[in-house]
This record gives sequence, structure tokens and C-alpha cells, in this order.
Amino acid sequence: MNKAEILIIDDEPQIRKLLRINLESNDYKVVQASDAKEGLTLAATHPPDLILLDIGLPDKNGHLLLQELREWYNKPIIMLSVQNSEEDIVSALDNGATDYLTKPFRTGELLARIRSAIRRSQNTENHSVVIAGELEIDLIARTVKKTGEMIKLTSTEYNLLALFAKNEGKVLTHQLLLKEIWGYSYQQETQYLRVFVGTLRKKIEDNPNHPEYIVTESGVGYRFQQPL
Amino acid sequence: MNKAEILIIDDEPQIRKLLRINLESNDYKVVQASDAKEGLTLAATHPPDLILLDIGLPDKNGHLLLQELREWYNKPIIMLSVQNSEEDIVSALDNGATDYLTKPFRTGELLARIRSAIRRSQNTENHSVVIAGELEIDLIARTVKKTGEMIKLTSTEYNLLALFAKNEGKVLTHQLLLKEIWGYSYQQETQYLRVFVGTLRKKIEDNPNHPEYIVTESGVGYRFQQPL
DNA sequence: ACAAATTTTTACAAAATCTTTATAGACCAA
DNA sequence: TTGGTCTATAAAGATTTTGTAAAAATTTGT
Repeated sequence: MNKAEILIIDDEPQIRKLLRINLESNDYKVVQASDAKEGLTLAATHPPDLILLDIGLPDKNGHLLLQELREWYNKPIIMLSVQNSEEDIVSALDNGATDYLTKPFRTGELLARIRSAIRRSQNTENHSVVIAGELEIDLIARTVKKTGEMIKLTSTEYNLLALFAKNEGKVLTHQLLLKEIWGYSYQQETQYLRVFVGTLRKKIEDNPNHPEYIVTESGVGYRFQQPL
Repeated sequence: MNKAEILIIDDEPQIRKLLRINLESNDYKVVQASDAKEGLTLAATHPPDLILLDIGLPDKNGHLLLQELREWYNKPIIMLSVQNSEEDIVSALDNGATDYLTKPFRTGELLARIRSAIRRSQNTENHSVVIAGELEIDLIARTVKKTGEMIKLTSTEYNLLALFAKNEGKVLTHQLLLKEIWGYSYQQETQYLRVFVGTLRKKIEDNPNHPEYIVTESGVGYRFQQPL
């Protein structure tokens, strides 16, 4: 199981330090930004599993940053703020924030709310094991088996296959795939997809020249499906 | 869009009344229970879209009821409690509560958290499928089936068919079709349409010489319709 | 710091799709 | 019937998209 990655966007060094220590000791990988600009860049180049976003940033209002992030980022965003006004809370939640905590917060509660948010975002209506033909993809254990045999995948290969498995039968566009796996700013790098779909097919298809699991939809993207 | 239904499980009549009035004036349908037993029965016989669950119930601890509900109910459950202890909050969230608010709560915030929870839970199921005769066009998965068999279409063929399907029964002019599929500057290229309507008919019609799904309206355009 | 594993680039071949051209048929009005 | 307009189909050609191998760069683990 890979560590979940959390991006902290907050300008107060003490808060960042407090958060980092608590999160790392709970087995999260932490990335930090001290202003909106840096946060946006980090989120776009390397999408985290959850964002902790302070409202009072020096260079941009947190509500605005939330809206900008929500244009393409759909994993959890938990807002932190010294503001306890109802207006702030309602606005944040209606703009797509997953949760809202007022500072000072209790770290145990914050951690529980983070666990809850990540759990829900991974449980998007999918079973923990996806079975397609001879393939078994265990989304909790992060393992893949074919006819019972374990298949060794690199991290990126697995992430790609898991995304496919969660959307069995649906076409996933190049852009969606790139956005989800590599990040918002990689949407033009379709060559990455060709390479990684290629290596995945070599590992999971009976005949990589006539793929049955990952089929290409020319000009659109790829589709993961039950073999015929 | 039907009204979302909310089940309130709380033993204090004043709180129930306050909640009911607020929720109903925000266009929710409200069902009420005053103890755990009644709540469980109501939830089971007529599953609501969201449950508001008070922790301090007379006949059973709310934490326990939460666990029992979560064995089968996977829509949002928001916990309400006079308890503000971190232990309570963490326990509730880790047992699958969607959110936790301490009484007295601000109704605006509660309503925002309810909207947020319902929005997220509904995001997972919106399959729109157009059915015409033997044809099934799944606009999300981007698949077309005829008598259950998948039909392989190229990107442009699919785009064209999807546009037809979204406008079943209506005549679509050459210009509109060309503009939508190829772009504004292709409005004179009616030959494109002849070619692509031709290939589509070969793939979806029983007898392409006597089309039933895509009929031509000479001099005007084409119409997609239910076969007679 | 080094070796191994993985990801990112680059280059080119192969396949699929789209565009264009050519030809023929259908329909209608004079 | 005849000429004109609109439509259908096949097939060649041009273009775009995809697949694959392998080198270069980066990351990871020891």
C-alpha cells in the first residue's frame, strides 16, 4: 500500500510544521506550499490525494483558490481557517470543499476527518476487488493477479490499471487519464499513455497485439472491459 | 428532480421541529423518528437519501446505531450531538459517519453540510442511455449496442450518432450537423455527411438500403427516430 | 555513491481514420 | 423524356493517431 499524499497550503510555518509532524507520524506523505501560487503549481504537477487549504493566504483568497482547484481537481479538499463565520463555512462547502475546520483544531479530529475524506474518495461506488476475465485487481491491497498468479506492476502502471478498473466499460479520454495519473499540467503528454498502456498490455494481455482488456478508442482514449 | 428525503432520528421534539421546518422550507422531504428502534425500521422500510442521527437516544447509543445502519446503508449519515468530545467525533467518523455537528448548531451550516453530502453521494450514478428499437446508446460509457452486441464505431461516427440520439425524432439540418461535429467552417461540406451517414447505416441498420433509424429528409438533413 | 528500477524522451513503423474523387442512382418539374 | 439537383457508395489518397523499441534521465534503495 502506497502512502497517501497530502498537500498543505498554509502560510504559517508553525501550523505547517505541526501538521507535517502529525501527518507523517500517521503514515502520510506530506508536501507543503506557503502561498496560493505555489500550492496550485504543486497540485497541478503532482496531484495529491487530499489538500489541506488555509483560507487566509498572503497572495490569494482561499475561497478563490478553492474554486480554481475545483475546476479540475476532484479529490478531497479540507479547508482550515481562523474564521468561524457561518458565511465562510457555507461558501466553502457550496464551492466544493469536502470539509471545514476552524483553527485552533484538535489534531485527532482533523486526522479522523482526513481518514474519512480519503476513505470516501476511494470508495467511489467500487468494490475493493475488480474481476475482469482472468484478471483480479485488489484495490485495497494494490495487487493484480492473472489466473491466480501475481503480476508485478510499477506504481504508475498500477495506478493506471486501477483507474481503468474503477471505470470498467467506460471510455476514459486521454486527457482524463493524464489528468488523474500525472496531473493537470500533463494533459498534452499522450505519448506517456502509449508507453504505459503498452507495458500494461504486455503484462496483462494474452496477446498484446490483440488486446482484450484495454482496448483503444482511436482519437478518444482507452476502455477497460470484460474480454469477450 | 424529486425531492431528496431526509430521516431525522432524535428524541427531542423541539429539535425535530426546528429541523423539520428548516429542511422542508429548503425543499426536502422529512421523515422523523424519536428513538433508535423506530429510526432503524423507517430507514429499512423506506431508505432516505440522508440520515440525521442524534447520538443521545433513549433506547440505544447513537454510535451503536450508526454501526448497525452502516452494515447496509451507504448514503450519508450526519451525526448530531451535544457531546463535543474529540473521542466521540473520531469514533463516529471512523465508524462511517459522513459528518459530525455539535449542538447547538447553526442551521445555515447544517444545511450546507447536508447539500454537500447529498451532492457527493449523487455524483456516482448518472447513466444516460438512449434506447431506440434494438439500439442502445450509452452516452457516458460511449458505447453502442444492437441486440446486446457491441458495435464498433469510429470517433466521428459515434459523435454523429450521439448527436442524433440526443435529438431523437427531430430533423437535424446539414448545416447544424456539420457545425456540431466538424466545426463552424465545414458547413458546406455536405459530402462528409453522406459518407458518414453511409457508414453508420451500414453498422446499425438491418437493411442499409431502407434505413429505419437514420432517415434522410431530402434537401434538409437527417432524422434519427424509433423504427416503426 | 553506486546499481537497479522506473519514468521520460526520442524516433520510426504500423494501423486506423478521415478526406477527396469519381460514378451512379433517385427524384422532381418542365 | 430530359435535364437538374440531391443523395448513395466505393475506393484511392492523405493525414492523423497509435504502437514499439530503445536511449536518456531520474528516482530509489542499499
